[in-house]
Amino acid sequence: MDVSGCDGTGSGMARPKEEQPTAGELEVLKVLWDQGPSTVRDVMNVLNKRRRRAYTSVMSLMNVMTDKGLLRRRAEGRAYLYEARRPRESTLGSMLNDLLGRAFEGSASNLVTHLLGQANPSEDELDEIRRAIDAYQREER
Amino acid sequence: MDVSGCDGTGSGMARPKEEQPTAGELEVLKVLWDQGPSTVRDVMNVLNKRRRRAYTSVMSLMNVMTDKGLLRRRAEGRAYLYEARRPRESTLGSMLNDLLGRAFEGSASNLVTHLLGQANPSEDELDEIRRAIDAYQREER
DNA sequence: TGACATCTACGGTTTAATCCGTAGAATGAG
DNA sequence: CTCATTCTACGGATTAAACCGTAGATGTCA
Repeated sequence: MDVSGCDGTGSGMARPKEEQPTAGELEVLKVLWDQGPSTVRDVMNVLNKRRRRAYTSVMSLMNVMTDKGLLRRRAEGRAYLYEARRPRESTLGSMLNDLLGRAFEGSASNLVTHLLGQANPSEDELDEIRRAIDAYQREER
Repeated sequence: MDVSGCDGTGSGMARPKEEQPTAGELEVLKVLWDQGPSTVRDVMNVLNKRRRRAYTSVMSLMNVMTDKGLLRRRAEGRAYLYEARRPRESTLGSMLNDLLGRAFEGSASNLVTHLLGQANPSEDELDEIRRAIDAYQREER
């Protein structure tokens, strides 16, 4: 019998797989959301404006993301075209929701309080935030 | 002809050190914020209500956090008492600010929009959020 | 004193994340 | 055809994160 004890108490647990995209992965996603389906080189060219990376580094990252289900790819001529599997809104929402649960006990107002205290928004930004809340309320009514 | 751009860094870059506390580290911090200065065993007892960990796992985590400057410790009898170096507000604010910059291009209203769309707050929660904004504005005036 | 409990220090294992080089296939110019 | 370019595939190196066991010191109590 295969009793390899793969459940919780088993030995050798290690770094848990990250549910949310990492900082590097988010950079790639942002490029794909902005530019649409792109090759590795397309993405690399955009990323390299901020920080130099080798072509294979970007490819490796994007292949891992494909394995994880963050990206999808299809052959296009000689190269692959990659695109994000989930849209921007859904991904950012999920990341934010994760932080909401982990750090703010699910309290949105608590989160907003910390946001204001940290980001020090201008009067205009404050109004914009209020408009966002009003717009949401109108839609949800 | 690749000039092998040795741009100063030279040796193999790898996983960048995480600026913000990890999920596990945040769990420890929350215990210390709630309970005040605590021993490893105190923290372990609280954490183990959620998920079983060995004593040495928790100790290891807390020692790494001490090295990173997240915790401070002092001898108390036979054991050490650990406490968080930075208060809860500052830490949570920094985590949120990090996400604000990385994912929302620094736009607080954009962040709030995603928060609402994801957390689906009740009317009461919405009011609470508005009160948080008003309170902030009064303070900052 | 001796049995037992508890804490620290030290080191080891595993996995994810990040970075890159090299080889080989395919393409296109001269 | 030959050469340079440009992909992919494959594998390796390094580090942080998470997890745990064992040894040794030290304190508690019958």
